[in-house]
Amino acid sequence: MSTTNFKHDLFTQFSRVGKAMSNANRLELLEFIAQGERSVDELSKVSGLTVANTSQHLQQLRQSGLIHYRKEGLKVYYSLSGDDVITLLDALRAVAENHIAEVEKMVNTYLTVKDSLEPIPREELLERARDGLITVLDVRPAEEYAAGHVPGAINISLNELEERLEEFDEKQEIVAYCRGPHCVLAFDAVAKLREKGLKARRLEDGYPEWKTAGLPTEGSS
Amino acid sequence: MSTTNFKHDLFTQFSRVGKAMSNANRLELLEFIAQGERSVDELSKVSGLTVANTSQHLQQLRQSGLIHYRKEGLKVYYSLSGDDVITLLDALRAVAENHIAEVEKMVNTYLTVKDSLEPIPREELLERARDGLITVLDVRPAEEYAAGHVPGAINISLNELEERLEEFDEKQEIVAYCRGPHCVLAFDAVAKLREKGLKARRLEDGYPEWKTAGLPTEGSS
DNA sequence: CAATTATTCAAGTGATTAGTTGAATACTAT
DNA sequence: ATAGTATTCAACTAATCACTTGAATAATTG
Repeated sequence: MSTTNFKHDLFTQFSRVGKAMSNANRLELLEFIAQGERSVDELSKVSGLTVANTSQHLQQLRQSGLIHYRKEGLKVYYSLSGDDVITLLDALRAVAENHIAEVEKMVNTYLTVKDSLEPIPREELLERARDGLITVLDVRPAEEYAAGHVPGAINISLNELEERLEEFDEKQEIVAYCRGPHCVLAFDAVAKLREKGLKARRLEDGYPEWKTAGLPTEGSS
Repeated sequence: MSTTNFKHDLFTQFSRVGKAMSNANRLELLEFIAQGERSVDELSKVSGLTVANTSQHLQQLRQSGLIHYRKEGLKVYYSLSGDDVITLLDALRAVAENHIAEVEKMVNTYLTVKDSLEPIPREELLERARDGLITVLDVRPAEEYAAGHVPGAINISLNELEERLEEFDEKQEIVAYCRGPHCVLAFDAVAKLREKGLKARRLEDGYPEWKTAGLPTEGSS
């Protein structure tokens, strides 16, 4: 039993986690699961993968320790196995953003001028929401909102936004958030609101990070 | 240009980083590079891979943004592209340790009774070293020590340890560290020192984490 | 300018991976 | 029981991966 073998075996175990994150579809599934517990067919629908394929990816994620599952009646529900997984995903994102030139380019070009959508940090949001200075907007689908959200946030999905503009107080700044730091829903919402002459900004990251930071939440989760 | 395509492209970029970490040999190379700049043939020797194979892995790591390279004369030197990579590696380790049962089992069985080797946190080490209460022992190879180490640490590699026991003050506790939280050198050193009746403990993690935490270092790096 | 050294490139092999399709299992409701 | 639903399993294909081998680039030295 050489020391080198032990080391290599340990790295082999670590590499299982890396392998789980080596596929775009699995990362997308992870982002959905990070919002809260999800069943296989929910995940299949939202990711656009076949059910069988989704199931297989989920099993890989499970074997690498990233997610847990719970069976209830007919359905199987998957959830993150811990907050350290969110930390890991954010670290992955950070490295990609800082060191892969293409990512920065993509984020900048697609999300129009990044600076004009300057995000607001979590703590600042909490403080100013407490003072009643801002309206917090959750642009995720209703089910994700129901499973848990930032206290006091109102839920309007992106396609409803246009019709429900009169619900906003024109004098108040709106802060939008969705699934994660790169979730386009929040970017699109901010762009749309600004188009209509409202003051809007984006939360620096998404609901999973908010929850992981230990900040208060509201909802059934 | 649909929003979904953007999202998928972004995840595809993130998955490149995951893929880079999906192989045990690449993770091992990363741990070596985390100690400081290394040339291809140093890495080849220390990892036991052929030079061509090592070179190919290094290029994958480079393309995924994890490492940088610098050419100087005949040699090409690789180094981590930032401290966020160490954060990422530690997050990966943490997830594997917390959620893959086999990892915990391996660590516990190989490294004998884990509790009896209770590690000392970084801040505590710094404080007590300042007060002159402990001897800090760096068990990494001399070259790694030379590239940077914890202030005041003495460098004795594992195979020299036996012969140089008289250098230690029997009344002082010894704190050993090496490359990372799971680097076996520090475990082995502690075991050996205790065998000889000396008081020895292990630093909670390794040199890269120490450096990343912004704590003072000594040496040419 | 030839010989040496460090690294990379290119081509090939066997193993693994993502995805499809269709059948098998497991639970629920009638 | 029977039919229906949610999930997983099994078999297959095309693509990708790790690794080897041998040749091709560069930079350095005599």
